[in-house]
Amino acid sequence: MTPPAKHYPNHPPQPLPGADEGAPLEKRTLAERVFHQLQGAIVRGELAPGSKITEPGLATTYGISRGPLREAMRRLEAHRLIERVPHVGARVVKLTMPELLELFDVREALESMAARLAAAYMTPEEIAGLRDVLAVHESQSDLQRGEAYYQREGDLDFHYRIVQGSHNRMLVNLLCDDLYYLVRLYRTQFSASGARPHKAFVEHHRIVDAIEAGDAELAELLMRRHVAASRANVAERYAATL
Amino acid sequence: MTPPAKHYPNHPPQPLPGADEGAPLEKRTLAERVFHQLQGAIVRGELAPGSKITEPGLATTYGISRGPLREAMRRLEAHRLIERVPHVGARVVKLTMPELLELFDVREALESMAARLAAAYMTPEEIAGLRDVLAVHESQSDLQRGEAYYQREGDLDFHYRIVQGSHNRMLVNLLCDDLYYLVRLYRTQFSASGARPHKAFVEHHRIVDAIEAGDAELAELLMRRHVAASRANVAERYAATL
DNA sequence: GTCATAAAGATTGTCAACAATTAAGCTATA
DNA sequence: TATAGCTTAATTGTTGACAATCTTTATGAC
Repeated sequence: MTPPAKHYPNHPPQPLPGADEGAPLEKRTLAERVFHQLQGAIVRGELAPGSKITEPGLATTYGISRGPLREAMRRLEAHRLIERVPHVGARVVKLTMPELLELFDVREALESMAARLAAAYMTPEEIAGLRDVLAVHESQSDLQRGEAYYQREGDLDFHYRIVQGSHNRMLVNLLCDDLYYLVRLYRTQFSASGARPHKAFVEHHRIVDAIEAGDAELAELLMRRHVAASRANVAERYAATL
Repeated sequence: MTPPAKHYPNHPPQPLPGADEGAPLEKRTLAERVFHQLQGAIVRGELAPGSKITEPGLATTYGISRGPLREAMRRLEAHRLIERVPHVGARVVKLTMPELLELFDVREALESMAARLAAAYMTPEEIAGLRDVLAVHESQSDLQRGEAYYQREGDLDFHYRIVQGSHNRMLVNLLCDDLYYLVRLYRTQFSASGARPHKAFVEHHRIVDAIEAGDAELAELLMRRHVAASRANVAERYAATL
């Protein structure tokens, strides 16, 4: 029997690790490291969306050769963080609003399934971790630091844990390794504040309640509505700008 | 106004092109071509599942250098058709039954969403194409060539077109570029015959009916049940072997 | 002044050689 | 005989150079 997992209700902002992070970071290959560096730079907005990235430029800035860099770029392309055109070059992906709404539809489909599976398979330790995330979220919401780092990453951490609670590796890979990076990219590109914070907060609690009760159907329905409401909020604010 | 699309009710078995096939195949880069060749070889089972693939070996067999080959392998890894371990090597992916069932859960989530969107956005031309696919399917089912090529690819072609009918590029990319290759891989690895052909056939028709009627909720529900039934069928036959 | 053409520059695609790491085989010893 | 350690071989990771392609700029004709 494994010892109970430790929870850190006030843990520092750790960068939401992907599913493939277990190596000591020194043993990893150059292509791996520069891939993660570029991934972070794109998600954080340090590389402007739509800007052209050139192989010799990146190679010199990161101090490596073009070989590993090209492999890192291939991976970034597969994760849809850059777009490449043969013989022309690569650009940092620039999400349009229709594409963002498409992303929400995919999230609605996948995350509602994740919530359903989480209600069935999540362990008590994992559920306790979920409650901890909500507790952190709540304390910061009380302090009215809502627009800051925690609000955004805290929300994503919540969804992240539910997906992992589904115990479906394919689902985890799709959402955590691909789509969530696009979500974070969107949040920087559109400089989206954590909108509708209170409503979302309540919805989070109800979803955890359903999961804890093992009510798969309800968890699925609530998550579906939660993501759909988030999408509607974005679409509405977008329509207001026209 | 574009001319109406031509339909070929008895078109030859074309290899279900992915979303990124528009180049004249001679202009594409070496990495692109060998990627598609390897993809096809893996899906068709010509490369045994679990077998180790070595860079010098593939480089000589395809007559190219290791540079483009490594990029092609990176793409295959991103599409989850091979699994790589740093400094060790790459193996053709070998789906286990639990992983296959996970794949069905993801398909259920994504394809039910696709059917919902297809009911809303599919054009009359696309719906006509869907009916053509069913007609081909029916004629071959009559001839009792069910277990053969058409049965398998015909079924996938049906799902393929509905996904495209969703007009959601992210959904199309996820399903057509990633998951459907895994589905085809499963069919060769488990040598799965097109099981429960008649039931699935009826379900296909009802799904198209719902789409044509613009009934998004019904289309979603029917597709969800359709994929779930397919999953249950696989799980049942698997349980029978224990 | 505008458009077409051509040359120059830069970038991407490809290749072959070198370095680093791992896996296998062999020898020696308990 | 079995195991530990070393040696050797093969494979992967990385690098720099060369070739093909695209973009840009300059030039000239209309």
